[in-house]
Amino acid sequence: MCPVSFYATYSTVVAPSCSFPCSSSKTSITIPTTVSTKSISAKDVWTRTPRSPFSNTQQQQRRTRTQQQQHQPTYLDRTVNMNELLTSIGQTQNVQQLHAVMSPYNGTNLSIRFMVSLLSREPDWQRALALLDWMNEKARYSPSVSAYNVVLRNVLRAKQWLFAHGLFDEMRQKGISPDKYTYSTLITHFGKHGLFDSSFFWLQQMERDNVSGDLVLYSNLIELSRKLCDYSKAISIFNTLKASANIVPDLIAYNTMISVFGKAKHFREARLLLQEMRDNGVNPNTVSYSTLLAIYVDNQKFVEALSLFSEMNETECVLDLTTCNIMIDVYGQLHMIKEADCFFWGMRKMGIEPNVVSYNTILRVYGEAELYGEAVHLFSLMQRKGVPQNVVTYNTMISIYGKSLEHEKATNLIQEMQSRGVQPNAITYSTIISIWEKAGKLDRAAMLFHKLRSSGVKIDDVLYQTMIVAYQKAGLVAHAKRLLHELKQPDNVSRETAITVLARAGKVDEAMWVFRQAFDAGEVKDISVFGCMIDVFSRNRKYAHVVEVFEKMREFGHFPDSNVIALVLNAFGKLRKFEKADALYKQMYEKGCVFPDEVHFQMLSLYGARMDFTRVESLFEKIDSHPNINKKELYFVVANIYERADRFNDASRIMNRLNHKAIRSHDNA
DNA sequence: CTAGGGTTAG
Repeated sequence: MCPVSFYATYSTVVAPSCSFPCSSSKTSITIPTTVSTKSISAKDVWTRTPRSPFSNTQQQQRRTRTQQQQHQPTYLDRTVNMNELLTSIGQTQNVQQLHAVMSPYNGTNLSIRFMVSLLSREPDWQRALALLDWMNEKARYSPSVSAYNVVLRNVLRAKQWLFAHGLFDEMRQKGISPDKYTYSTLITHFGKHGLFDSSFFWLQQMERDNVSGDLVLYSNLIELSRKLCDYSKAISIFNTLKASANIVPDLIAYNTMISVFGKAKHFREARLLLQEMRDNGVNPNTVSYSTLLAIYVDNQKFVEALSLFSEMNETECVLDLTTCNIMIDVYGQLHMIKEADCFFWGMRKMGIEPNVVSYNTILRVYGEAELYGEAVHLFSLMQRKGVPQNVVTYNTMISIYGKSLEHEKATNLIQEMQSRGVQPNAITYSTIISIWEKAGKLDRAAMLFHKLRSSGVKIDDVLYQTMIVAYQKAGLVAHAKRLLHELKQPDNVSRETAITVLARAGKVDEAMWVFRQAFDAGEVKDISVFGCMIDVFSRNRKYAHVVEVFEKMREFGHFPDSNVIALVLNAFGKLRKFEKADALYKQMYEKGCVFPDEVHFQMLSLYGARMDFTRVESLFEKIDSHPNINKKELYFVVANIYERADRFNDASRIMNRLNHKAIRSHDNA
């Protein structure tokens, strides 16, 4: 079909005056929270624009242009100025005009490569969709998977979730197989906006399609797990990534993993990554070091932090703002006020302008050192210097006034922040409630809490618990109990919050009751809720409950962290379900999870408790070959297992082996 | 054509 006959076909039809969005079925729809993927079919959201005619004048113009170009060679890529074409497309107001602009290239004049490039540069998602329409209808070749991918990215950037699903369905219908780019784009965008259900849905689709990953895809999956705080899963994915021969992690992937290992409290592994990076030709940068520094600080490992900082200074990595902020924090937490002060006031000389985080940190350091005058001075200095004060600044300052027993000034700050457009948050409220409680103004605290509950402010677990503790401290036990009781039918707090508060208050049966309901309703998503429940049940020796929560956690797709593994192995042991313990340990091991030594030791003890000494020996040999394990402890654990089973010969055999090992390593040294 | 990292307050 040549272009001329195309015009002839439609010349009698009148053009509808339709502007973007291209057709009524393509109205923009944004979904704020979760997208139920199952209920959407392509037809609901993705009805292709019916072919529409041009107005007579447009037609005339197009015809002239088309006739001129009829003698051009088949592919026009080199003669077409893409920027000009993009500009023309950008001026179109509806799909007809856009098709008109594209009409000189009806047929096969523009290559698919050219079109993919064009699509990737078209910023408007609706025009990008219209271009796909044009390709499907007029270009006489189907858009490639790449073409769909770039349009998909465009649609996702505009948060058009339903259209993204529709576009995916369209690909399927046209027999175009989604590739790793498709899935990468989908998983990332949905994950980035907290639509984890959808993200998981695409991950499952991808696995079903047997699409294997590349660095980008694995990085996206790691990011997704990280956002869900599922660090075990992130580590498992990282190990999968490294196991595929053709993928080498890059700087950012390594930096991400330093953070992941740190959050999972595998400090040794986090530290070792620095060396592994160098071995793989990826030099650690400032971010690598500051990530690890922050991890040490979070876990109060200040000696490690200081030694890492001096190691960093011996490399080429330059100090930057974030690292300075972390170091002010380090010195502050070490009560080295002078050093923190020097660091803060010396930053400018190093050419680094302190930002609001620097100010907030040193403000807290002053407060903790009871240097209230300095704190107040710095606070007003910020205002004079025009350093923006954020909610953290105010919360810090409120807490300082609380410490210096100036609760009226603390209260006034809440007014002040609001008048300056800084909205108080849950931390502000829990801080002021504690301050008022200490000042004997519990009625005020109770009134505020009541107001918050009826006003729809987000109340989290700490805030709720602060009010309960305030009642308890004031001796109003009945009120504290009432607040706890109300969590069984929570109205203005999430059920996840309710579960956490109940569990931490030791109300295990109530917590389990709410948990079961919430889980069935699909409301339990936060991995920390599972962890909290497992923790509490384990402490209360409710081992069947531990297992139940764990199984639900796995059902949801979460991986257990090392703490959860340890508690669940213990629960299986107590319930005499040794095979289940064995299976869990092996499965997590195969998935590449990193266990702390204690988990290995616990598995050894479980085998020992069952008198399964064959497995004790084989696991012992396996662990003994790990380079990073505490050998001495391992040998003691195994010897102890044999002792408890009255197998003293075996126990002494193990201890002898340890002694030989010690002598050998001594000789080597 | 696609992606990703570090800091402050209860």
